[in-house]
Amino acid sequence: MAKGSGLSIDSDPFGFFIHKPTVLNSFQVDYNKNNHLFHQIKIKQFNQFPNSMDTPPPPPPPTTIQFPVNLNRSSSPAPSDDKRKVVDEMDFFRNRKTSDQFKASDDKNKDFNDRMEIELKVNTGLNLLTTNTNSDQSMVLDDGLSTDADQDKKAKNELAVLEAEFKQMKAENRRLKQALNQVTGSYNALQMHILSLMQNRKAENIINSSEADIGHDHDHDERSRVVPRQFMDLGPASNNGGEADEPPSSSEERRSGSAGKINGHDHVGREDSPADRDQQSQGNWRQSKVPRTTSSADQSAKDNDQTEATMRKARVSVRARSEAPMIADGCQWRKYGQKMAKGNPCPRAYYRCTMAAGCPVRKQVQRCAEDQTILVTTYEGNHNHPLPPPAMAMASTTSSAARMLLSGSMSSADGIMNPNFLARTMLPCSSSMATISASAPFPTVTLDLTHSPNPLHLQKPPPPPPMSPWNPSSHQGLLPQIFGQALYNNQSKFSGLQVSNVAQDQSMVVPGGHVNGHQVQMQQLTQQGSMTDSVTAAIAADPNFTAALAAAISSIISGAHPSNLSNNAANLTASNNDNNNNNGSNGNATTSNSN
DNA sequence: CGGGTTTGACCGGCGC
DNA sequence: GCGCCGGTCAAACCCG
Repeated sequence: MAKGSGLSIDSDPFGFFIHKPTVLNSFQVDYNKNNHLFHQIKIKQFNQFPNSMDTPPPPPPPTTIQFPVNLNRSSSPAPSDDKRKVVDEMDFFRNRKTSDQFKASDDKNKDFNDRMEIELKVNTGLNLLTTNTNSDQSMVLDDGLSTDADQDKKAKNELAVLEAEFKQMKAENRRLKQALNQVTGSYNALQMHILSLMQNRKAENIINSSEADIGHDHDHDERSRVVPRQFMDLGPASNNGGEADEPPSSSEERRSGSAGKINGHDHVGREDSPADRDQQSQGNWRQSKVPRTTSSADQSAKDNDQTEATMRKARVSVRARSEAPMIADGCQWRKYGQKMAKGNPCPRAYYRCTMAAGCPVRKQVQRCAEDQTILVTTYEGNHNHPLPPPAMAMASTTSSAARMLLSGSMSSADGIMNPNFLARTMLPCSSSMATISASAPFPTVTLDLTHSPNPLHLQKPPPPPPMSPWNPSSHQGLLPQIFGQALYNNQSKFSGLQVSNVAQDQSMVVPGGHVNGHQVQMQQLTQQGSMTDSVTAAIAADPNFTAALAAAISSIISGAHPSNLSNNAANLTASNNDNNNNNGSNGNATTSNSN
């Protein structure tokens, strides 16, 4: 607001300064010919009265302004003006004394006031003459002689004003650029958030149906219970006795020494680094403290450690077109490093989340080598602090993607982190949107938004839905059916993916890929049109989704003001959190998806 | 002056 | 063991 005030005043589109402005200079100003100077003066005036919108300053005298303050200042020498000394404060104080003497008489007081007024006026005129600079004097006194000097001064003023205007234009251009970048980034975040919402909604349905239909499959059932619990624990588990259980980022884990022993007490290596100390002091990431309530009694502690280590290494990469140095995801980041990566002329920047002390979330930003308009942002870790709704959009999406990735890889019985595991998943209505790569060193899911379809790009008005597809009480809703149909057929082949929200959506089409060693048939969805219709219907039917959408859009429009959106987001999270164990904690922002 | 950025140094993993 | 590479640190610097 404050940043843009100068611009709005400068342009003055509403004519707030349509009145003749105050002229601080004593020389005449041609308002028609000196528009730049006019603007400058207006800005100065506005700065003097920051609340001038409400209480505009009174219209000044036409050409000159009086300086009564000079009446009290005898220190300013006016050698050329003897009269001024006489009329100056000497007279003023002498008259005050006399006014005291004449206190009893109102008439004489009135005479004194009149005298003062007269003297003020008189003195003002003299003061203007004596305190002006030479150049100003020349403009006033030497009115007829104002020649080249005057022209030069005007030119100089004009030049200065032009420079100021140029700077302002540059600043405005910068602001507009930032706004555009923010809108672009927010658009991407919103897009991903919508995807996440859709995915989580469908996941809810799938889980329920799978438990009912495939529940007899003991192995599958066990996975479906174990894996989601683990990934629900990805968050800081602030509900867990008030002790945040944020898993450290992969880097933290690497720095802590032996992989997989982070839940123990044998932190080795560079654990004395400030970041580690911060995290330890905050008691973060101790995922092992989450009580085990599942039926995975056969899972050894070793497996658990392995799982945790893998989770910490999970990364979510987002590809989006952006001219900005990094996409606006709503979080606050601090750059802590930059490296030239091999095979890419563009440097890779390393950022750390600074929204909370000790937040383990980090991200890497690098432009694509092939297409430098594509910005690749890789997220790692989970936030251990509340997130504003604008940040929750991206965080929940990336978290969902991470859970998908981890659930798909870790639940695999035939090899965690299989380097050959590569599942290329596609949205039914688009080209490739998500790529899951669990290849070493880090399992990474890439969300490609560079040529992504707009989920809200609706092809035709939808027919009124027979029932709300998003209604939690109606798990046989339209959209979950559509989402789930293809997946359901392959569900048994996606070992572990049945609890992965994103995977359930985006891995419906796996072109001949091997997922966890199982051959997955390529399956083309024929309900593409139905899906877009269903999305539309869902938006119209479900108030939570609509609220979330409105909140996200509002966040973009309002410049991401969290206070306006927290309610919507909180309601959305709370109302849709019933199928995971995130408990809707704000600290679980990255893992508590707004289903 | 505090917070963010820059940038060279450093560390650990990995392959040869 | 050595070099490469990714990732991080931290002092210097910048900026509002």
